[in-house]
Amino acid sequence: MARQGLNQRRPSIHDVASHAGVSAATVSKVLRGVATVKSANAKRVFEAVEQLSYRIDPLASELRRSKRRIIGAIVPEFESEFFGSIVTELERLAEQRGYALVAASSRESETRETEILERMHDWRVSGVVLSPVRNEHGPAAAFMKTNGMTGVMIDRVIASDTFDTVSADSAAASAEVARALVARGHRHVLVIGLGEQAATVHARLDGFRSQAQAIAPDMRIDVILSESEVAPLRAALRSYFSKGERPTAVYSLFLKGTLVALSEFRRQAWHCPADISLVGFDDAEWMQVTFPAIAAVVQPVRRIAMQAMDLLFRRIEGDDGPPRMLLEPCKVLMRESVSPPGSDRFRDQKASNGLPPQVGAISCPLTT
Amino acid sequence: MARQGLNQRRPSIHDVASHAGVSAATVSKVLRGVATVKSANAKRVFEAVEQLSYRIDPLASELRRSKRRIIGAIVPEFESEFFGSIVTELERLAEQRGYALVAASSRESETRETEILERMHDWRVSGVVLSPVRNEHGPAAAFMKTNGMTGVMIDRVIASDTFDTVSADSAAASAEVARALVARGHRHVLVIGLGEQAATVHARLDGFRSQAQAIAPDMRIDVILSESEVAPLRAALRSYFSKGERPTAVYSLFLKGTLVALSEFRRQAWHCPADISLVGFDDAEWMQVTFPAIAAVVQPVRRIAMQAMDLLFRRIEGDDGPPRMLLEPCKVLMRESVSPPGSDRFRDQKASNGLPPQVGAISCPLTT
DNA sequence: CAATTGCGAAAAATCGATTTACCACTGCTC
DNA sequence: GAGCAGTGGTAAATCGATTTTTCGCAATTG
Repeated sequence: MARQGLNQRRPSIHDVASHAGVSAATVSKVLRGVATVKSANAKRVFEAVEQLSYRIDPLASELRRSKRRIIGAIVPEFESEFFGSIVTELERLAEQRGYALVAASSRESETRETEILERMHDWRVSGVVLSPVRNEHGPAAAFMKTNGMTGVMIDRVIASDTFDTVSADSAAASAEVARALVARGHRHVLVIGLGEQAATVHARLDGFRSQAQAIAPDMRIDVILSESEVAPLRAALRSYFSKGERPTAVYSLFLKGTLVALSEFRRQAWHCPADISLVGFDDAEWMQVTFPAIAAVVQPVRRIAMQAMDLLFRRIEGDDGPPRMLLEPCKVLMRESVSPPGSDRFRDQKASNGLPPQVGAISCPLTT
Repeated sequence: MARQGLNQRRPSIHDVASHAGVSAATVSKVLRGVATVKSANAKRVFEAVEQLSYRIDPLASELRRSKRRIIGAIVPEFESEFFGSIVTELERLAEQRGYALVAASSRESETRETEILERMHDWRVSGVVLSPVRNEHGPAAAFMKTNGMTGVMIDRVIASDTFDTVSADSAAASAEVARALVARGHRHVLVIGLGEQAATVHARLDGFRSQAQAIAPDMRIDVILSESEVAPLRAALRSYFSKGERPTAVYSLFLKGTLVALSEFRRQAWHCPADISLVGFDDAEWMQVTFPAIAAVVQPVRRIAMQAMDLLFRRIEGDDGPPRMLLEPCKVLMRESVSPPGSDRFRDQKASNGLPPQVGAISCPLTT
């Protein structure tokens, strides 16, 4: 049992050494499992460690060995289920290998991203899992390259010529969304996204567009992209709708866009999916308990984390092959928020039953 | 600019010293702003620092000073909006004071909680913000006390005789929920919660119960608590409903409970709020965009984080007054999911035309 | 003018580990 | 019995900073 209690100083390796009647060097050897120690001495060292409840000071240890058993993780935000899960998984995987994970949020800022990276470089982390704000060509990647850091990039990336990348196969998933919508008869779809998330937005948009045009050349695809803020996107969406545009489905390329779409539907007093269908990239727990349950592309969070850690540790252990690019398959869950267009069997009723019309709904006639 | 590029070793303080023609001690003094250095020398030191793009090695520095400019944060999970925001805020506040935040997730396990604390103790963090899995009397708190760590506990805590505590004023908020439900005529309410989160569950339950009984003695309050898992709660809820119990409102004491309640409503094909009202402790972004928008107790996340950091830094700076207990007021947002019982003016329509329930809900002003 | 004071900077000790260099001892061979 | 190899272990160097001690030199003081 520890009996240090209130006396302030923690025991050092020298305390253990004198307590066991050996030198500090011997203690060090015992603790790191070097064989050339008489078992009698080893036993006494262990006893001393036990008695003093000694623990190696990682600071001193790692200063000397000049590499730390620490993995850094940088994500754009902590608030979302997606990145929350990513960090949880990365932490689990790192600890499984005897490393600690230090996570930081770049708060969607490339400047902060680099600052955090500098700090981690100072800390001499063994490796970094970076989920860049924008894409794999930002200043953060440049910094990592310049300073010879080992790292893996995930999520908002396609392929880098310097670092391994792991992300969801957005293009394939978007193609599947396209097929699902086309199959249900949709021929006018609005796609909304955030330009900032350059890498994935393009993949998702292109994947959707090319597939849609391949199987339904008459498909009309409108696109609203906002640079980095959600507010302008909301405004653009509102003005788009108020111009009388009436797509039969909306495909949101990111989670917050799905929320924006839903709230704009509310404002217009449109009902989903009767009046308009909705699919979102990124799933969330609540999406399956609401009316309607929201169709979503589910990213393979655990697989992304696992692959990223695998690649990272391969690099840490010295692999210097060419950078790899991994695309992990998504699942597309077509829930109630998607139905064939014009299947709004409730529309007439609604028009006739005297429900209070919403402000936004007036400018956009529901019956044509 | 840095021209180190590919040569591996980072410059040390001695490199800077020799480059500037002074001793390492002098460099150290200059860098930490000690005045007793001739300005000419100081200038040359700065130049050398610039040229070599030198950065202090925090490992070495902090080893010597034996305290680190690091704050540890331990939360039960990363996946939720609440703890995600907490961590984000704590990180911001810590960095604002020149400290780094190291966050870890206990994954709802008290064992892990203690392991993480041990690690942070090894790291000699300056302080810890702990959001305990259960309450302020767990092993983690004991460990912190035994080892003389400075810390503050938040969220699932009431009051400790050792550490400062900060949490939302759950009791007051629950009382407000009670008033709101009673005012709308509810006299049979089901409360669901997680026993594990002992501290807050009791506060929330008692706050609700005592207020309800004070203003509506005829109120019937059923309670379903599950120890630590959500699955048993769902099962208990299902069997409760299938026994024919039919409360007019459900008050969920935690976020996941709100999801469970919603999905059980679905299963029963009940419509909210026409058939049953719902209020949940903890707000989430999606709750205002769904039909119906879900009434929720909004925790003052930023205030909690702010107060916690304030208290923590006061302790770090040496304050050793008696532990303080802070309760921060919540906001209660009564959204569409709450209405008077039996006010299902749309049920008939629904029965006759199969209209989805959300139609009935359009009555509240939109929040954006 | 000797003694004291003070300034600025260098030298050396320190933090707590790891690692290298070296030493004492045993056992074996020739 | 000298020479050599192999064990097991210790003293000392090292990591890269900070902090204490010491020192040289100039200015002030009695």
